[in-house]
Amino acid sequence: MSLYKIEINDFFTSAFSVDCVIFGYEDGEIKALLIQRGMEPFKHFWAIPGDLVYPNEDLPDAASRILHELTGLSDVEMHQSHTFGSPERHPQGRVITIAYFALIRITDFEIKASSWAEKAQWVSLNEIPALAFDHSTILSSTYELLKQKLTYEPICFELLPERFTLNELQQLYEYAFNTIMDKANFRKKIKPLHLTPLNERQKNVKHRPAKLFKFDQSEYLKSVQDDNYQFKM
Amino acid sequence: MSLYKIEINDFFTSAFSVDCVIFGYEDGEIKALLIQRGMEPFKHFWAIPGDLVYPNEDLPDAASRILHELTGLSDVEMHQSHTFGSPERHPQGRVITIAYFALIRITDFEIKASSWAEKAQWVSLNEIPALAFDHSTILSSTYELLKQKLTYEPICFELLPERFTLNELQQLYEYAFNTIMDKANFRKKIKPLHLTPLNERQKNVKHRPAKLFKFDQSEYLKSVQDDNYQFKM
DNA sequence: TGACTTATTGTAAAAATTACTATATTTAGT
DNA sequence: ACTAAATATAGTAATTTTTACAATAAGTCA
Repeated sequence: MSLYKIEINDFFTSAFSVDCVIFGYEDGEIKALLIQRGMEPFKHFWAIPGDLVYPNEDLPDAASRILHELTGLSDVEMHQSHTFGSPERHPQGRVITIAYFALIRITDFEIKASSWAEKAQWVSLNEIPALAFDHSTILSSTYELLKQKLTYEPICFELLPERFTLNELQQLYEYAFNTIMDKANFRKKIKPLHLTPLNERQKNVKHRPAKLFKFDQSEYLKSVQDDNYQFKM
Repeated sequence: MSLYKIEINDFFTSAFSVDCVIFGYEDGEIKALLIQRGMEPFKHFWAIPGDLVYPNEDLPDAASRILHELTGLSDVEMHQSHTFGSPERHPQGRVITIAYFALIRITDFEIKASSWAEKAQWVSLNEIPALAFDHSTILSSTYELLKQKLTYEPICFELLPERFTLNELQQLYEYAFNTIMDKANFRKKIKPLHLTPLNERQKNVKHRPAKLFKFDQSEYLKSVQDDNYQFKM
């Protein structure tokens, strides 16, 4: 490539990838789904599941395909996070990557490493090792985005089991925002969500079992439309 | 490219661009800075200023360079918006684009179309014509992002003149959120921002001129740190 | 049964929001 | 210089929301 005249074809020498930051919640901790790379570069490093996008593939399709190939997950609705494009971020050439993220219920899915992923595993956010490429940055900035969204969208329910106790819900927020909330006041705060109480209780606890609730998405969307309700944690 | 074996080099056939969505505020309306394209494709169409990124150029650098080349603007701090990557979005090949956005004071800058931009002009969001590529989508989703940010970050001051009246501030919010607010209550709401009152007043108005204020960013950041203050409109 | 633990409800004080009123200040016109 | 008009600015009281804390209920386990 000449310094003085850059041809149009000189631009078409880049690749791009998607990286799928999948969050789950287990044992009172938020975890990310990581894979261990089975090929160079960064062979044997832990990484966010991601790969190059086919030249004719749409980005959301690529995200679904790649997540499935590497971890076995399918039918996961992903949303866009940020894009990372430093020229030095990939040793093999110019590769910019678009991060996607999703929240899933860990127990609803079976993880199975395949393709070039040696392992696939949930890792607590407190125990993230050194990651390949700039994946540490991608993970942490996507987690910040998640925390931001938690404050104005009721997406926490995508992490919790379908039936949950109010305490479990509260603990999730306490973990994410690193605070302690008053139990009674927390319940008042989530009143407008109209969580559906079930005729079921917690099992195998050595104290009074709490009632189980579930979140009704359509009910929520209706109150957003009808009452102009705006969720705010 | 074979269907059965895709070589690594087959991936390095894409290009990417940045598009710079620049918002300003004038005559009580939010406007976007648009250019008229002087070359194919979409010649003579209006578009968000943007272009291809050099193979070794970092994304923020590219955004600054391209914005300057097309509109003459420099020293504009831009933030990332979303990335758009549909395979059909660019007629000349696979080009994904990373949208950036910035808020600026219209009067602080001089717009000058150059390079392949035939014109560069502020256009009210109410009067946006059909745009090149998928730029209509990029503009509207970036505006949604802006409105979201306006609710939890005091960035409105980047749009207003350095010295502004409280009414001007209120009108900006009323425009963005499409609501009407009570004047007295609005002032209470912004009390925690500790806007600095100046010994100056509005000029050339045919009624009692309002006092001018300015926003002290460092003061704000201090109260975020010290008092754990969280701005919320 | 009773001790224990946690769930759930309640209450009252404090703080923030809302709707509205009153007053002050400046311009423009007589 | 005075007055009317317009708007800035401050204040007030009712309402709602938030907060801190207390009381009660309902299970488990020995």
